[in-house]
Amino acid sequence: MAGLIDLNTTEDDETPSYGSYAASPSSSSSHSGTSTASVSASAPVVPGSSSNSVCLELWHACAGSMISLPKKGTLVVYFPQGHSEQQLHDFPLSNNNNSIPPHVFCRVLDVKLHAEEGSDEVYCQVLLVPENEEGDIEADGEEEDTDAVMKATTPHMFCKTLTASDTSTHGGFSVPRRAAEDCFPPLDYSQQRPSQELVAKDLHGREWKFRHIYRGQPRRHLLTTGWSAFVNKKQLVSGDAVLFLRGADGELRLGIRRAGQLKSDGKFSVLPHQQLNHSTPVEVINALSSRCAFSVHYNPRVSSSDFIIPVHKFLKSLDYSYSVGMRFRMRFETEDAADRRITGLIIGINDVDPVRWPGSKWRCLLVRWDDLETTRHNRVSPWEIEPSGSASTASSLMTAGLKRSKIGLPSAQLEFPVPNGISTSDFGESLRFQKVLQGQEILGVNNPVNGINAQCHQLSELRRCYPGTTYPGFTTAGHGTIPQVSSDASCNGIGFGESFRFQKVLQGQEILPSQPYGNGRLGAFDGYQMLRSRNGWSAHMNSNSSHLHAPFPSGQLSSPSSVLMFQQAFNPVSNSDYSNKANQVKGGKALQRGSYASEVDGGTNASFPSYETTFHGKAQEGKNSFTFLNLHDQLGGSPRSPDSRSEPRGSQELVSSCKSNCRVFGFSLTEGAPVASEETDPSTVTFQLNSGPSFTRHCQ
Amino acid sequence: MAGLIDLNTTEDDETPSYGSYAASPSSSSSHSGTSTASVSASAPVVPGSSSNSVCLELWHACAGSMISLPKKGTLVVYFPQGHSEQQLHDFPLSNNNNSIPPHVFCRVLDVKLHAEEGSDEVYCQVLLVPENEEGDIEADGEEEDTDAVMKATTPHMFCKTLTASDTSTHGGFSVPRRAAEDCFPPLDYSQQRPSQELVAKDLHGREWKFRHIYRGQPRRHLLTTGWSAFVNKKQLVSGDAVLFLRGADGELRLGIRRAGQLKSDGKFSVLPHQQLNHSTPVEVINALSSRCAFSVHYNPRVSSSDFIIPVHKFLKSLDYSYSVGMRFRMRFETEDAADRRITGLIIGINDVDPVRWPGSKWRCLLVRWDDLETTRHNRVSPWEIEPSGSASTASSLMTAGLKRSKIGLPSAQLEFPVPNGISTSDFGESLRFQKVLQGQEILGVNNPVNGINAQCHQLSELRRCYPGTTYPGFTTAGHGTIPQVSSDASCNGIGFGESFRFQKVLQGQEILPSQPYGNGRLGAFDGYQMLRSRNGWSAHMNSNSSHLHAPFPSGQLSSPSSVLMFQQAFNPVSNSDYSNKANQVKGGKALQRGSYASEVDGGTNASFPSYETTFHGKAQEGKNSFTFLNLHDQLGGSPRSPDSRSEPRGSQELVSSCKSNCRVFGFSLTEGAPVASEETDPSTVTFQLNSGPSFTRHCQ
DNA sequence: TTGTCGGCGATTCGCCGACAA
DNA sequence: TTGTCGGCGAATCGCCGACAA
Repeated sequence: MAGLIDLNTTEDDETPSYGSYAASPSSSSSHSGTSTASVSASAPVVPGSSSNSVCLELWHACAGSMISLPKKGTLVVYFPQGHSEQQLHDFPLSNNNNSIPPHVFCRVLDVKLHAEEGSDEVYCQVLLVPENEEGDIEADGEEEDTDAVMKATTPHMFCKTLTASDTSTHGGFSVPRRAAEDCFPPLDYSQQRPSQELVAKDLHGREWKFRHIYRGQPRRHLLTTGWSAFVNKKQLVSGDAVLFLRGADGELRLGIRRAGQLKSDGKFSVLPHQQLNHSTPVEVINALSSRCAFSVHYNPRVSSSDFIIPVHKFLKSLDYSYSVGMRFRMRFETEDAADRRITGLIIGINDVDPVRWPGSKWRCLLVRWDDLETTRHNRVSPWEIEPSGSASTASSLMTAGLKRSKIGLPSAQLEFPVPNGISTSDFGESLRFQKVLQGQEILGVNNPVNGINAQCHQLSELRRCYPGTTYPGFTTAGHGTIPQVSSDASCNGIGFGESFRFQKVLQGQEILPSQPYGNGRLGAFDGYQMLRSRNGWSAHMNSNSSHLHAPFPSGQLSSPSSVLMFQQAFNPVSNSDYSNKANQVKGGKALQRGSYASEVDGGTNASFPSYETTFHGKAQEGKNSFTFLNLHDQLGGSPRSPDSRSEPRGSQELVSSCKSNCRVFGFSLTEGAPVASEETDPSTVTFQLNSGPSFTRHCQ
Repeated sequence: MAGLIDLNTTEDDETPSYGSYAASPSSSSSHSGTSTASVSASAPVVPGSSSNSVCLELWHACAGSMISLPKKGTLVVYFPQGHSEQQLHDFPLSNNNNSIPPHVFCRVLDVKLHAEEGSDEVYCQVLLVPENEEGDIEADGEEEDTDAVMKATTPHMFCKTLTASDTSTHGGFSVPRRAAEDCFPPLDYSQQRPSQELVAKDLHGREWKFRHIYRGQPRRHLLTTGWSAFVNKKQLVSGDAVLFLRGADGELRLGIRRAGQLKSDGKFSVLPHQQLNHSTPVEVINALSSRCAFSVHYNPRVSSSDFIIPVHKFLKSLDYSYSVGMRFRMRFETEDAADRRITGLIIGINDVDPVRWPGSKWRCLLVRWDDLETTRHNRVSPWEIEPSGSASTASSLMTAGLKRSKIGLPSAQLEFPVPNGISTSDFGESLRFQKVLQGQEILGVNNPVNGINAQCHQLSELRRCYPGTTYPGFTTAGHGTIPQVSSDASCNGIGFGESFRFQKVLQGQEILPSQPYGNGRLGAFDGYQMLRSRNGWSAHMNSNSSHLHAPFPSGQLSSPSSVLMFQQAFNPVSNSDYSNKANQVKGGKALQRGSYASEVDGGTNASFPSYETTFHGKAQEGKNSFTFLNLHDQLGGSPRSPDSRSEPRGSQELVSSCKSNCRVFGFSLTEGAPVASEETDPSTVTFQLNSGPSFTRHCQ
């Protein structure tokens, strides 16, 4: 073995073999719960259409851990303002008169994954239609469970930021040892200078050949011949990252993450690819005003902020009260594609563009970052952040209590105080919801699971009484940056401090007593929100900072690194595991089979106390909302939960053995798991919802 | 001058200077007729939007002479079938039930010019909305007069197909002498090896520096240092073409035309850029069925056939009768971007896809090319070709006569015999047209010019009597390839042979006596069609084949060449003309100013007899149809006619001096002029329209 | 463990006329 | 007029350990 193949003919291996990839087989077999979450990958691959079929795992790997794909058929919130920001040109001002609202509820008709031909830049094409019809709201905006996708289909991958040496013509590519052992076929180490030829396919299916050699003193893995051709063709520079991925079929794949295209790059990064052929502003506006479908090109690595978010995330952000002076944290992706936390202070709440987009919540929070050297945008959107006390669990718990109490609160139509009547249109749709309520299907019809309706009934009762708690107010208080202290006072009178959000609620009730079903479309999510708001989730998330130190080394969170590794949880890292691939795959599948519920039951309580500690907050949520989960056929399973439970030690070992330079991939199991589930990870909710049983134990 | 600058630091001249170009100032000052045709270039450049502003002239130069841009606000015919062909994936079959017609009349809301980031490939984004409203049909689908654009703004340019030597790393770029003298600043030839630094901007505004040297024995112009960096970065290979262009401001611009992306490349060329981010099929279908706007990305050099054509071209093709056995010619662009003619025989008329697109005229003509080695698609659409007898003027004249007689023919609803009732929907809109007719604005309201209504009145009378001659039948006779001889017989009875189109007409009349305004939307173009059909245009065009041999060497049409040159008509080629740029610009502007009529009158008759011989058909057209031209505000001026008339000798000299390797740019004045006006050139119709009176002379 | 460097062949780059075509 | 080639310096490529970090 280890045949040394002359690779000097690197110039003609460029033969484009536009193969059309079907999604890798294992990706379609999500876990076997009641829902088949699976995959947003482009619809069945049309024969002859090679452009629509990029390797699913590779796409996600390149997109990064921050990406949250909307799922076909779900409801999302679209922000034309954010869209125009990504496109770097504003929507025509004249169209402001058409009263394009700053956010639009849209149904996702289609999602396609793509990669740019020239740059290998990943992006996706989302076909949206403004939601104008009644019904079907129960299928709320779950996002793609990228975690599940990666878990199910991507046994071994690594990502390395290219060093100067890597990109220089002076030498080859230095492969991190663990990465090579994990992803590449094993070498014959008995030889003095073992080497082999590697073939890897990029996002377009083109093959690249490299000479992989193990040499030097001390020994190290290198890619030599063929590497510089790759660097040249892809025009890679130091700081870009490459990404190797060994699929379940053993095929090597090769992706790129270019530097300077990260969201975290801050305010004014010039977008390297401005020819993404987005929909034109005119087109979008036309579609919005006429409620037609339109497609949006979304580059997860370029866009500095999502302008398509799942509706629940949006509603959740509305649900929370943001006020000046509030501290928060935010997840972001570092240059080396690792997840980090950044903290800051809200110093103002106002419109980015009061003329064009009055009342928009897009980046309405003016913030100051704690790290003054941060180059991030000083404006964020509420759903991007996560409020945090000064790491005090107490205050967070208070929040939780607050939210729970909300359920008993009479609520009604809540109008966001925007000057241009944007919300009125939403309000005008209230009759629709009335119909839905009459049908009563929302809570019951899609629920195939037994024995969980006790609480559910209770909740639906509540909802029937106070169904209008949607579109909740926001503490913008005009467009100024007024601290909300005084407003809070009025809330305190009924026991809910922290903002005047509930003041708004009360006002709403006063204003619209005769319209209890007002603003129905959003109201459909109400119970869901309430459930979530009962769980004390944010409290636990906030206290995660302490949990993170055990059992997983939190040092992983901040250590500088240019190498990321991903490995299926079941498999301890070893060089030999390349050869028994079959077992691994089997194991991975087993993970996904069987009753999800039983896995939860079996795994949760006993064996891993430390884990339990970390996640009990989430577990609580899950129980209550479990029914809700099953309302939605499309939620899909998140195998992470059982995953991370199954082999925490293995992960630890992996992490610790890598020290500062080797780390589990962003959305993987060590710091990735608790971290990813905090805010933007699509699987968060799923996970929450599934861990039901622990609720009783913790929240009695 | 001629400073020799060391360019060895070619690596860092890559600093992207995303400058935003406003359209070059001269481009906005079309000719000063009643209409301001001007420019389809993207709307006023939005500050901060660099992606939407490519250099207009450069874009057109790269797009080639075949491109015909729809103009903003005009009416076009969109073929979803052709669109899906370009996209290489079919529209979902299920949507066939939604009865998406095979062609859709659309209004062009916006046209934007783009260039792909990685490849510099030009494309445009066209925003279409299905035409659903009445009125405004008089602004018929004029296309952008690329000729005018080029003339007005692009004094000097050349295009050279790269040789092996040009792209090899062994050497630099050999600049054709005339090209260098014409486009580059003059060198100091007193020096032994004169050289200078050239700076040229590409489509993205990025600058490229080259060392331009004049050396060797015999002397020649070369680009050395900097050239290979350009070749590398742009990934140019032998066969690709580069294009230098010296704008009115003296700035050098640099474009690319990659090989293998030409329409003429034939049937199954794999599209090199499949990531054009077109609208998704779903999106288009959605838009079509709901009559919403949608945007289409159209790559003029990739698409093997236009799927957006001006409505008049479509109607004209309907106007003509195609039958099996008919000979035709077709314009196309050779690899070196020169215009050519290819001839063939219609061997069948049927549906490409009877299931999905029954009754579609898209590529409905099955053809056999005379050149058996031709790799072209063996199917063409009627509007792509131009019928031709076996070079016999007689048969062409017959055709002309036929058309004229049509005017006196009672005409009515014409149904294309499609099985799925597509046309029926068109038919259902007849009431709309009724309104239009009542208004009578169609022919009169936009007519600011006096003294031309004699014929017009006559025609509108006719139209009032027989307004339904639209949507004319096609000689498909089902989906077979049945020769139409027998059908013709019935027509011959009233003096019009060649097809059973008029049989259909008669049938229509019988069927719909009580609905004289049937199928109104198309009927609005009726008078227009009839006018055009009077002009005997095709006769002239057909006889052009003989004209082409004098006074211009027809060898230019077929000689292999890799160099194309463009020069403003007024300027004789000389090295010195670089320095008196000011004069040229002035001259160019003068061309566009003043009364169009006077120019026509003044220039046509006397001074250039040989020219006159060649162009008398056009000249006559121009003169007579002036009024009609002005009927339409948006027709825009086509300065070519006066242009070419102004300095024919200069052009000749240019051509002859260049011999086989140097040629005027496709849409320029020598062979480009008569050639371009034959079928696909947007300005063609302008001329046609204008040629009414010549009928009297030629068709009596 | 891995980023960078010096060393050093070997290769390629790229500028130049000499030829034809 | 210009595409290709041989000639040829010079520059770079690219493989290798030697070092640290």
